[in-house]
Amino acid sequence: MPRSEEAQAFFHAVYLAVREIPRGKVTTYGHIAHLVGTPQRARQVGLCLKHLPSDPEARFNSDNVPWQRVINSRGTISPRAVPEGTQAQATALRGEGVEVRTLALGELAVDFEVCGWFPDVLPSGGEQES
DNA sequence: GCGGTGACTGAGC
DNA sequence: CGCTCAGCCACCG
Repeated sequence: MPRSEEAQAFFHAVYLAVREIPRGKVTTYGHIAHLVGTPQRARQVGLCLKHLPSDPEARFNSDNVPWQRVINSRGTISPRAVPEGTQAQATALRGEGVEVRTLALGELAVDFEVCGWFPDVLPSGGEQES
């Protein structure tokens, strides 16, 4: 048990919330933070996805959590330390039918009017216990 | 164990 | 419209 119990619960909640984003739709880090009850922690939501395991054995990993459906509040894919990672997200989104426009400055944008997903509460009822 | 570093955001200039 | 600033807090050196 690495992290504190509370931190673990937060990570868990974030992953479950991200899993509820429908295929072909996108939402923001801030909205996920809002859905899990901590609207001020959008940044930590980003951390959760950044540290999402690639290990197939892990309960939550980059295969079973649609991390690509989370973008920033401006409607663009947040730039990474590694540029390839940003492109990978665009590719993953296009792969599920999301139109990703490339702006002049190299920014990758998605239209919230077309595929934004911003429910007030999680469709599953908000809670998930294991 | 301390301090810099972010896949963030809304407010304020 | 664009830049800074202050909260945020797990991670990693």
